Amino acid sequence: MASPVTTIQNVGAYVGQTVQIHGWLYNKRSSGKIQFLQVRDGTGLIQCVAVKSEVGEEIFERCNSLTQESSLTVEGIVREDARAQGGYEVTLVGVEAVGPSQDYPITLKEHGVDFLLDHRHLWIRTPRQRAILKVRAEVMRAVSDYLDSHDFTRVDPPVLTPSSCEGTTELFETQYFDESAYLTQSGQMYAEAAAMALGKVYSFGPVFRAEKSKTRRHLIEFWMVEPEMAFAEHEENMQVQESLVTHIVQHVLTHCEDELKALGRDVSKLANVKAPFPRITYDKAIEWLKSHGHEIEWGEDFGAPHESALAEEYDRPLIIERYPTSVKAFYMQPDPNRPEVVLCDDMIAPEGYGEIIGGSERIHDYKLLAERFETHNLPTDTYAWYLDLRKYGSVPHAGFGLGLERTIAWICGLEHVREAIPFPRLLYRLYP
RNA sequence: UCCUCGAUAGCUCAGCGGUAGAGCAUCCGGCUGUUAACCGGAGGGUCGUAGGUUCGAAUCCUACUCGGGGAGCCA
Repeated sequence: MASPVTTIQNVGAYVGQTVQIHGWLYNKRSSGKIQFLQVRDGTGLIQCVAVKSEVGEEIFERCNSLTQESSLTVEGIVREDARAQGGYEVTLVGVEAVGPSQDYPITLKEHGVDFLLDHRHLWIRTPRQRAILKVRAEVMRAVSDYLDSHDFTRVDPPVLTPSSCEGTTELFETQYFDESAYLTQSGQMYAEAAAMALGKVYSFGPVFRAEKSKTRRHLIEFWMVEPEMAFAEHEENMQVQESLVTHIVQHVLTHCEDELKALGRDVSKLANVKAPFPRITYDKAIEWLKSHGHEIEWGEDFGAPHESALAEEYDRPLIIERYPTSVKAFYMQPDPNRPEVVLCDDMIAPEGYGEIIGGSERIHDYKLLAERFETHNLPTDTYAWYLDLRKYGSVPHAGFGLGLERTIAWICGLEHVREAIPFPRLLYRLYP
């Protein structure tokens, strides 16, 4: 084989020429004297046609012996063909087996979730999972592109931390030589420190929640982008959120057309996603819920059904702002005119995907934050550094966290966030 | 933690008191344009585990194990 090597996505540049493609056998159909080999290489899927009378007995038999997911190099002439799904087909002239594949577990038929998750290392080879992982990569690129070009500096917080950042959720405990350490559940507090050093920053990495949550919106380990801005207040915070989410969705629409199509996503629903997003206050949300038959009183936090009901009223993400101080985190800045609410907001994705962003202006006054530490019974020794930020040149600042997998699940129209991450960590599932 | 549903061939499932079944996958045979190809044949089972009811249990009951979905909590 001396012909040039190409990938399936670039095969159109070689029409009429003989090329080599390295890949895996996705599927094979045979009809006695003609065989159709569907080859995938990570960039796409293409059908190679082997006709017995043309390739000869030996090569035809070699094709015949290839099994699902065996790796191979095919050589053939690229043709345009209206019958082919990608528009191109390869007339096979040669094939070399690279690695065999015996009794490949994942067939082209339907499988159950349990089985697929046990075989996640192989499941990701299927076209649908490939498309999702491609979208994931583009979402991450869009996040970086947007923030980097808006003067944010990426700063990576530690994964091992001395204790909880928010004090509420369950943490994974581990040994740190002679003391206990915990896997981070948020990089926010470190991002606040970094914002005082660099102005506008963001952290982007995995976070861990040891909650026994078993829903389609939950992962034990997930990725979060957490921008934090010095000298920014509540209004600007919400504007950055809208602008970032708009950029992510529009970027994916233009760069992942094929992938969204492969996923069967109704892109007309995504096309609407442009800032400004609808905004309502917590007060108004409560009013609306009560007038629509929900049993909820001012002062209670929303449950998932409440969020879904509210989000269903809009064709783009909904921002709900100014929640009661009592239901939100200790570090959130109270509304100066109404201390019973805080300057925070949640962004709820459409189509039932739930909360994708939670953000707030942070308390920047030393005395107020110190008071909150007391009322929330937080250990001032482990958080002395966090209070220090208010002691040395404190400024108003705000930030938010965007859940990557929920965002991907929404954009891709997935049933469950577990497909939005290569190897999901779920409740009681640590394999593979 | 609670509620709810489920576990039968490698996979997806049917069978719901009376001899363990189908499709796909695998193997063999047929087919020169297949699109989850199709057609014929073969092999393949401690019916999640442990008890109980019954002449008889995959089927009914109890407990346990594992898993799905949801609630709470969260992104």
